[in-house]
Amino acid sequence: MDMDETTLTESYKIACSNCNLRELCLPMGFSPSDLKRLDSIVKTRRRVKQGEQLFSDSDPFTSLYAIRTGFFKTSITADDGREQVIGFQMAGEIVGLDGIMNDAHTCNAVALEDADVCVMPFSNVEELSREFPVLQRHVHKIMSREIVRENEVMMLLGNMRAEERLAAFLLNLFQRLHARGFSQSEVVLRMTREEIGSYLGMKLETVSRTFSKFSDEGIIEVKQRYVHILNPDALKKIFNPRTCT
Amino acid sequence: MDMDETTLTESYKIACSNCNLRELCLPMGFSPSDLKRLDSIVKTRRRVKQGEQLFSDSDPFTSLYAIRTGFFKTSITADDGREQVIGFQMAGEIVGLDGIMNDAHTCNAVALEDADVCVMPFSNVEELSREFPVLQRHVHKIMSREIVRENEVMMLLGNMRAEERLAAFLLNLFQRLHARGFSQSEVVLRMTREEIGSYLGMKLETVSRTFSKFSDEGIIEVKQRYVHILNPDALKKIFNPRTCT
DNA sequence: TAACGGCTTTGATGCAAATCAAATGCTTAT
DNA sequence: ATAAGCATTTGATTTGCATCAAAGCCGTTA
Repeated sequence: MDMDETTLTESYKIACSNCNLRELCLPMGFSPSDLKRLDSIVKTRRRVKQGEQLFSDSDPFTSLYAIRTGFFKTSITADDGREQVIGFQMAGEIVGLDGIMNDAHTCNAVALEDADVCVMPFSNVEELSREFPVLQRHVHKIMSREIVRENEVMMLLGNMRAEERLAAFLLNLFQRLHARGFSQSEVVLRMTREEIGSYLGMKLETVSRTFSKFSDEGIIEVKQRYVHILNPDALKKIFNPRTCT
Repeated sequence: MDMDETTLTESYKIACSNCNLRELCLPMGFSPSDLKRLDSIVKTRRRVKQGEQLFSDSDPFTSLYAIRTGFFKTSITADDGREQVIGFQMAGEIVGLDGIMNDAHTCNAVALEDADVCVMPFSNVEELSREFPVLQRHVHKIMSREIVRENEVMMLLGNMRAEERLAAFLLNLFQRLHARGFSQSEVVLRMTREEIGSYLGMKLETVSRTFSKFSDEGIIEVKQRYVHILNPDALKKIFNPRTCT
């Protein structure tokens, strides 16, 4: 545990009851008194600096983590060293679900920018789930959503060409950023070309070339990590020609 | 609902308490009286003939299904009609988890051979989960296992070559069959080359060629759907050269 | 038993993305 | 400010798999 204990002062302790990410991270419709009770789901907060691991493969599993601020990648590593990025996570999203199965994590979570997470001991989650059916349902939905997301990634990796993959990636990223109040057309990416490529099953050169191609076609403006979507409809058309005119 | 109600006689009603798949499908360590109570998790059984759908994309979600006998594929279909097989499921495995998120299924489940499933209304699952922490934990583990499985498929699709994918597929299939008491070296496949290819992100011709290559090398014997593993270590070596001698 | 349709195998060719290679841009540390 | 060290871009070439094509196999049905 390399976290700085001095950051965990009483004032730093969190309260779900007045967290502005509540609607992303918790079920709605709790009474104020139930919300107070629900605060106990989070034990502490933990800061993770850019480049540091929140957890890694084979770490014992104790807690789920709700991201308050920051940006993570999760990845698995084959025995021969090949890395597969399995997701990018941002504020309001939950990481650590992979660990439940064997009481040990099966992937690595690395902060791509300084981050701040709520540590939710899984025993607390389960205990409160038994008490509050609406929380129970919420936890189930979060896990189901992750399964459905991965199904969609399998479609990308199994069936789509490089341009379709990158278009889908950008649309998904911007949709999630926009839901969090960020611009729906501009971003400075937190991940490298290589990490995007790993997630999308292509090499970093192909990612770069595809960015350049979109740029040449006037669909996006790119300069290193900065990306500006000029023509979202064109991206949608590349991703899915059928549902567009 | 196209099931044959006449098959749902009282004698046909199921009892988890004496199901021989119990250890695959339910948590262990229940007292006999609790097991009786647990029987209520299953409402009915349902037969699904080869080629029929257990559920399909956008069907309302009500239940999880525990496979008693038979073999399923699950798949999603893109708007342009491309199919992606996302899994093959056999006795003792649970399908339908994708539906929890939106109260609607997001994939299709088709029987590849005549099948018989236990219908578990999800409200029953949640209710009993609140009552029995060990069942709650089991449900969480099942969902987590599915997430971890899909992570591994992402590694296959994103990083591996055709031979590695097929080797991994065969090793996984035989390991699961063996755990169910079938031969660990011989099988008659229930799925087509095209379905294997869809799952593994390759074309049916490539699947066929790779089977032939393994056969030429003496690693397996193949004749249409029949597959006999002659040299499992060679397969392991192809899948993961590092952990083998 | 013959013929039809779906699945599988195998061969020839083409192409999208990987690989190899080099230059440029940006960030950090001295 | 300058150098060092990554990340990114772009070009040239290779390659693994897809595509196109045709023949063989097997179960089904009339």
